[in-house]
Formats: sequence, C-alpha cells, structure tokens
Amino acid sequence: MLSIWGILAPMNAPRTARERARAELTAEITDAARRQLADVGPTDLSLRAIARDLGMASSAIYRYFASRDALLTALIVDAYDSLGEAVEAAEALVDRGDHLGRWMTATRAARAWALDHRHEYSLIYGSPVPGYAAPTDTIDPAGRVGLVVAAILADAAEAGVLGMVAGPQPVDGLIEPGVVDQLGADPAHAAAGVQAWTWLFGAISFELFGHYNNVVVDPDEWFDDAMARLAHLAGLTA
Amino acid sequence: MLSIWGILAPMNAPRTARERARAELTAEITDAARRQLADVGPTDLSLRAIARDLGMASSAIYRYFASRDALLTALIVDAYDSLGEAVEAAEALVDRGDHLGRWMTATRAARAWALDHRHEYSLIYGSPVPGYAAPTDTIDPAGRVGLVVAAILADAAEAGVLGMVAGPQPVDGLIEPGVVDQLGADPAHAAAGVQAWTWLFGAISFELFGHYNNVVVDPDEWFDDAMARLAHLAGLTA
DNA sequence: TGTACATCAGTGAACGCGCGTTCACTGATGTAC
DNA sequence: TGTACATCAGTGAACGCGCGTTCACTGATGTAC
Repeated sequence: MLSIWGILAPMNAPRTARERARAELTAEITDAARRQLADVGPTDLSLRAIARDLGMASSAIYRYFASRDALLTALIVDAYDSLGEAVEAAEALVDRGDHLGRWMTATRAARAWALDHRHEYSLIYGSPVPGYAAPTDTIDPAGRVGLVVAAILADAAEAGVLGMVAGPQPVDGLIEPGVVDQLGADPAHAAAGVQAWTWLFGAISFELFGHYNNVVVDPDEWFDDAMARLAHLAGLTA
Repeated sequence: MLSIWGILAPMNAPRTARERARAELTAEITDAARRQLADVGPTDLSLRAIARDLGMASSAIYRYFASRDALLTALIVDAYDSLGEAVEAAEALVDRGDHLGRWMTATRAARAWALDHRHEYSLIYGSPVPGYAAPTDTIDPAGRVGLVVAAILADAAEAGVLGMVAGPQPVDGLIEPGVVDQLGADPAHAAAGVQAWTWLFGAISFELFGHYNNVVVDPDEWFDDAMARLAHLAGLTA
C-alpha cells in the first residue's frame, strides 16, 4: 500500500499524532471556510461562523491561524491553486499540436471554475478585500493560469504556427523583463499574452458580476466567440 | 442672473424652503458618502459614519433614504453618471473625424476616472456588494460609456472607414436585438463593441486590483497599447 | 519501561466595538380657511 | 392677515446583533532521563 506520506515525508511529514491532527484540522478549517464562501462572499466570511460549523470554540481557530487575514491568505492561495489545477488539467488532455484547441479548452476551464466557485473567484479576481494586504505568498499561485497561456503560445511558436500579434505591434519594454523570461516568449507575444490573460478574466468578471444581463443572449456562445477573437489577437490561429 | 432653477423648474422644482432644504441635504448625504468612499470601500460604508460626518443623528438619514441599500443605489447611479460624464466630456473635444483618437481619448478618460475614484469604481465594476441587489434604476446610467463606444464605431462606419472585425467573424444573435438596435451597428460590430467595452474595464480592473504589480512596467504605456489593439480588433484604424 | 516535566489544543467567558433600524417625541415649516 | 391644524425634519435612546481577539485555565500528548 503506497502512502502519500512515503513520498512527501522527507520535507515536512506530520510524524506525531499531534502533527497529523494539526494538519487535518487546518484543512478542516479551510474547508469550512470554503464551504462558507459558497454562499457568503469574502467580506462576510466570519471566523466565528467557521468555528460554529466545526463545533469548536471560536478562540480555537487561533491555534491554527494567527488572524482572519492569515486565513484569508490561505484561502486565496488555495483558490489560485484550485483554479490553476483545473485549467492545467483540462488543457493537458488536448492534443499538444492543437494550439487553438488548447487555448479554448484552457479558457473554458477557467470560466467553468469561476462559475462553480463564484465567491472564491471574487476573492482572487474581484475587488480587493478591504483592509487586507496580500502578502507575497500569493504571487506564485497567481501566475499558474498565465503560465498555461504562455506555454501554448511558446509551443505554437516552436511549431512555427504562431502568427503575428494582431494590430499595431507592441513596443518593447511593456512587460517586466523577468516576466518575459518566465513566459519564454518574444516581447511582442509576451505582451499579447498578458493582454489575453487580462481579457480572459475581464470577460469572466463581466459575466459573473452581472454586466451582461440583458446584453448578451447566450453566455456560452458569447464566451467562445470572445476567446476565439482573443486567440487571433495573440497570433494563435491553429 | 440666470438661475439653474429657471431651466429645471418645470419638471421638479424645489419650491418651498422645506423642499429646497430637503434637496440640499440629500445631496450633502451622498457627498458625505462619496467622501467616505475615498478611503473605505463600499462594504465598509456606514450610515452612522456619514451621519457623524454631517453632525446629525444617524436616524435622521432615514428621512432621506429608506435604507442603506437605497443610499447605495443612489451612489451607484451617481458613479455611473460621473464616469459617463467624464468620458463623454473628454471624447466630445476630439475632432469628430478622428475616430481612433476619439476611442483612445474616451478610454483614457475612463481609466483616469477610475484611478481618481477607486472605490466608486469598485462599487460599479468590482465584485457585487454582498446582500445588495441592483434595482433597474442603474441600467441606463450603466450604459453611457457603452453608448460612447458605439457612437464612435457608428460614425466610423458612416464615414466608410470602419474595417472588418478582426479574427473570426462573430455569428449573429450573440447580442440582444434590442441592444444591437440601441448601439446602431451591424451585429458583428455590435459584438466587437461589447467585447471592447468588456476588455476596456477588464484592463482597468486588473490595474486597479493589483494584478499588474511586478508584471507591467509602465501602466500608462501599457494601457495605450492595449487600447490601440482593442480598436484594431473592432475594425477601428482611423 | 516508567516517571516528571514541557508543550500544545481546546474551552468559555469576557472586552470593546460598530452596525442598521425603530420609535416616541419636540419643534419648526407649510396649508387652508 | 391671522389662526388652527397637518405635515415634516431631526433627536436621542434603545434593540438586537455579530464580530475579531485576548486570556487564564484544564486536560491531553510528546519528550528526556
């Protein structure tokens, strides 16, 4: 029987019963918080309500999270990771050579995740939670979807099927050099990629936040149309 | 001496001292609320704090607004109108034949307004305020910026300088027929216009909500580049 | 292997806060005769 | 023009609520000899 601990143990294994219990309860708290986010929005998320849900004293939460903000940070990281995983998993199933298909699948997966996790989506792509300052822990997970987009563009470039960026060519230096490197693209396509990334979530936010009410007929069709156009914009046609 | 009341009087003039006082205090309340929004975000907006700021009893607010939600609605309408006016005013100064210039000016004005009114922007384009359901009063003011965009495209079409929508042509029926009519465009350009409208605010939100931190070098340049590309997408090249 | 001490988890009461909303009341403004 | 009554603005106290966080304490788990 293969244990996951056998693999992970070397770095930070919960060895004692206490440590195991601690890891489990930490997870139970974030789970309860996520459950609460299903119907309540980040601002109304309440430590006391979470404690109630778990049948424990509200003060007990403080054994696991230093403050409400610390819990929020954990939830934000989890949300980015959950979204990132959903997008990566969906995209991984598509034929590597079908770059446009990979883009459409990845973006549809992002939208589906958002529709399924509306308040978790708000947590990461909505207006910032008042009084909360995101620590640096959130930077890496936040980049996962962007990296998927970048990989698609990079693969298309390598296959020689990446067209020019549509419209006026972006000047150099728009994107931080470190980020351009990380994306592994030429500056023009890096810029186009960041714009595609922006507009992907712009479209999802508009839908989720109700701006398409009485404007767009069929949100599914509409999204596909927008994403196809975005792909074209970034030079992705096949 | 021309009085503004002389012009507006016919419809709903505050004739008695009482009515005048009422109109003034209503304005003072929303002003105080807006002042509070300068540093506190929609969710934390407090009736009691507004009353304190005006030196009146918190219960007095209820003579002017039925509830916190009613006040929020007024603020939302005002914010849409303020944004709409800023965009309309800026755009109106540009040579009518310079369609691309009108687009760039309009979008820059939208961004400038957002940067100057961060929390008011959140109020209208951020995540919905929890527990608040937007009434229909907000629909018309919300459309003002969209109409400016539409007018630019329509004028370009009339002048015969509106190119095709970039990328795959949008299928018909994506946008509600009533809205297409209101925009006064063919269905393809109506769709492109709504996408441009979406992505305009997508870009502004990403900037305001911090997603460009450590990604984009110069937000001004970046915005212009994105908007130029968007214009191209909608067929606007001159 | 058993004991003595240190560490940690969880409790329950309390602190201090601010909020939206209601209500009975006082005093000023407006209206009809 | 003056009086009698109705309408409205604003007050201040109260209701009922929930929140994040702290603190002294009890009991269980882990560790060193």
